[in-house]
Amino acid sequence: MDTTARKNSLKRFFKKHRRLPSYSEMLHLFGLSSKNAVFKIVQRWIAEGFLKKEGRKLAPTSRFFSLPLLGLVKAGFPILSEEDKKYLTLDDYLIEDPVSSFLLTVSGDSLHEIGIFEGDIVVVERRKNALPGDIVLAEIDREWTLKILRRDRLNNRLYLASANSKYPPFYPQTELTIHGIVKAVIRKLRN
Amino acid sequence: MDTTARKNSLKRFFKKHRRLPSYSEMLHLFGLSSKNAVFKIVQRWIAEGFLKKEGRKLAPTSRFFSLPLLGLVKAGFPILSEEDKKYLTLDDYLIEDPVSSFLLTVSGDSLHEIGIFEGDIVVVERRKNALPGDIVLAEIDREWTLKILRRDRLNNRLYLASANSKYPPFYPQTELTIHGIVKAVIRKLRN
DNA sequence: TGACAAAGTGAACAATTGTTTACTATACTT
DNA sequence: AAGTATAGTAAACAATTGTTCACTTTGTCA
Repeated sequence: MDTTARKNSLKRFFKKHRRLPSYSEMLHLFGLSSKNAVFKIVQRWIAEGFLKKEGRKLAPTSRFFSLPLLGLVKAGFPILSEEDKKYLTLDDYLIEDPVSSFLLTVSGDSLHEIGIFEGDIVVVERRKNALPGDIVLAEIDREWTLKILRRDRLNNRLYLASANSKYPPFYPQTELTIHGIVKAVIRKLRN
Repeated sequence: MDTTARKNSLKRFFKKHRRLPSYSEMLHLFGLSSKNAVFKIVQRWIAEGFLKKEGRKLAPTSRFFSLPLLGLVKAGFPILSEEDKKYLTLDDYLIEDPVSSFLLTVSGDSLHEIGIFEGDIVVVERRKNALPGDIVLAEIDREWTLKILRRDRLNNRLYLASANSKYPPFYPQTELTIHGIVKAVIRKLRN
């Protein structure tokens, strides 16, 4: 069992148990018989940034979870040079503040032209303010909706716009309240 | 500090350190002065499925990480009744097999009409076969590209199609190799 | 007001943790 | 073949862990 295989078995352990194994557990996981062997392996992984330690507490780094992020090069397989390789942890990338975030299933085709389709999932962050151009979860005249926030250049009023030419803009009759802004769009294509 | 506040501080701790705090750490985290108080709180959380325990090892459950998944109801704030509430863990939802998956930044507008834009990130799973209709990472006549796989009804041959009327379909001159299929599309809208 | 459950305190305990030290086996290099 | 890193074994250790027991405080409701 080489280093890569051990790293993968660690990842699978974390995926299954949602925690890192203790040194004694790694012993069996890696097929070793001395805790000190594990100790040395872990130290190497800490040095290369695969794991980290606070005091004597072991934890994964962001690289532990991350997937390689590649760019598409027409000439060949899209792998960047090792030094330029970037890694991305989806959860970190998408969810900044898990406490104030929630997900929303998109219904309707009013945002179709900006690539938000029925059935997509959007990550919404709860907040009261937004900037023109943001896609917002808003309450307009007591009706909840997902639209683009815009500011009318003439009278400086805020209104809601669709991204589908068959829907008109919505100017609030009485009130317009922002409840959250869309931070990300997610679409799953195949199981 | 009530239960919800404590749960949130636990989530923030995990978000920051990528591990659960020990009981002694929770002591300070929750503003308590007896480990036994923490012990009882944790036991309650285990009972309700927020945390779990294997032996004496504490770990978060999937609910710990998950965000509430809501549907948009025009009449009011889009929260489903407690029993119907669904939770989704993004990482679990998007990445089935972390070992064979990677991310790709989309370049070009050839998939624009199916809502995949330049700069979007797609989750690609390495594999050699795909079905017509799948969005594939393919090598066509030694050129790498991201397109829709289709089968010509007349001659039964596979070819690649764009989702943008200004691009023609691509019929392979010599060879067409599938290297992976797109499982999900991700777009980040605002920092 | 009194009763009773829920929430927290404080101290003690065995088990397990990560770490250290000393030694052995395996693999590489020149 | 000799020399030298690298990888693994074995045993011992203090520190910290999760747990238990007995007790006190706080809040709730009849």
